[in-house]
Amino acid sequence: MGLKERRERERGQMRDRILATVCDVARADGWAAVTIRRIADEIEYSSPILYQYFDSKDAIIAQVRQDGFADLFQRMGAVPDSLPPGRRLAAMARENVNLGLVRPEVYQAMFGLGGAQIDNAKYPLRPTGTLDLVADAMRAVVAEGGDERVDIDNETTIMGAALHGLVSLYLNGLSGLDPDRLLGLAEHVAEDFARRHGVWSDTDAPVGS
Amino acid sequence: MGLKERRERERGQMRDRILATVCDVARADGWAAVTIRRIADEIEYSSPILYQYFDSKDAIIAQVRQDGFADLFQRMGAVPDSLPPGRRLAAMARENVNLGLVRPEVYQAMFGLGGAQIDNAKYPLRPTGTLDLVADAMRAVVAEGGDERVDIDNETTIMGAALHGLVSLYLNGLSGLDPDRLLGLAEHVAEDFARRHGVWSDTDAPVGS
DNA sequence: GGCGCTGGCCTATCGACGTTAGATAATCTA
DNA sequence: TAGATTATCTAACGTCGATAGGCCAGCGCC
Repeated sequence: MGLKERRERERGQMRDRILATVCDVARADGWAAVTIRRIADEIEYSSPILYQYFDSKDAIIAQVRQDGFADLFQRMGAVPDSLPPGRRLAAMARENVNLGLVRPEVYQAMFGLGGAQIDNAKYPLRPTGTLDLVADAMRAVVAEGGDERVDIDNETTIMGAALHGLVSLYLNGLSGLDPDRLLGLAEHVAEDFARRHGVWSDTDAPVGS
Repeated sequence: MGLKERRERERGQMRDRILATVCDVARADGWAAVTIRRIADEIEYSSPILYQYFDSKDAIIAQVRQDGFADLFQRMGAVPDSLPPGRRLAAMARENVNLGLVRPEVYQAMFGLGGAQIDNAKYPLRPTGTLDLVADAMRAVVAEGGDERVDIDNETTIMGAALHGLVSLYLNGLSGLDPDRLLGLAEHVAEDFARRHGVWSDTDAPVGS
């Protein structure tokens, strides 16, 4: 009997529907507009129903955050290995910032922006290895350039911080940048690293397309 | 008659007391714990009193934010001109990050972290010129080094983003850094710029006295 | 000195929030 | 078909930000 399976499948569908609705509302009207009652209205159920699928409102946001990190990991992993190391790193930087552009509400949930803060201790984040991807790409750049004295740990932290800072300030309306310049600066950050510690050729095939 | 003056002075003192209490509570228990009733309790008044001094809860947070930017401007302006350009830039970077360490709740209000988000359109931020200070310090570095092709606008944006990203990730518990390494990386970012575009001497007098 | 007014402060209250309890109806098991 | 399980609802609780209306001390004026 596939009864249990059907129940579980429907349960999963309902969870997905809730998560999608939360993102829709957050993107349209901001995280302050994401209330249990509003979400219940949107999916045409009464509000207590949500507690059959999530423990709390924070648990929902925590799930959006976790899914967001998984999404970022996937986008970064999808950057083709075939690119020259510098271009590859730049493409990863671009993906990072691009997530903030195409899914701002998810990015906000991931990094506690826009009033989407949740308790880190209560809903711990499972690591996704995104930073490892960046570190590997950086090592490839450095290997090509032959600079031995680079502290990859420090450099990934700084580059990650620079990219996140760009998006964070952009989403807060504090950077005055438009999306194109934002993406350009993201690549600039990666290219600078490549120029400093590895190899950079302006004649490499461009990233986009 | 100094009556009106006294009234205004007392009003200002009450405003300051409210702002200080808000920061105390936010630092101790997080911005989620900052409620009108809680603040009223702490200052031993009834809650509606707060609306005699601020239009709304958001107006209070907006004031904390504005004061925070003024504080940052002052801290950066206090970096002595006498330092060599590279050291000066590094000291500014350090001050930026240090604000996030010594006044995390203010930093959160400034950049919409920790659930302290406020509506930018409703409570617009008056610019404080902090970025100009950084730009000037950068120009001094570049002038010394003689590199003409540096886009100061881009570089201040990137450096500002890197520093902010470091603090943002740190305050979110996403960086795994301790305060000392955080400050070290902040200086590292500035030193990298100096090494790249200007002059850096490891024998310069260290920043921290 | 007594009267009216202003301003500071209070209690009571509103609608919306997250969340829980308890009842009802639909569905599955045996 | 009887009993158990599940899905869903309405009603409610305590807390939130914010408002309304009343009380009362201190001030200016006659």
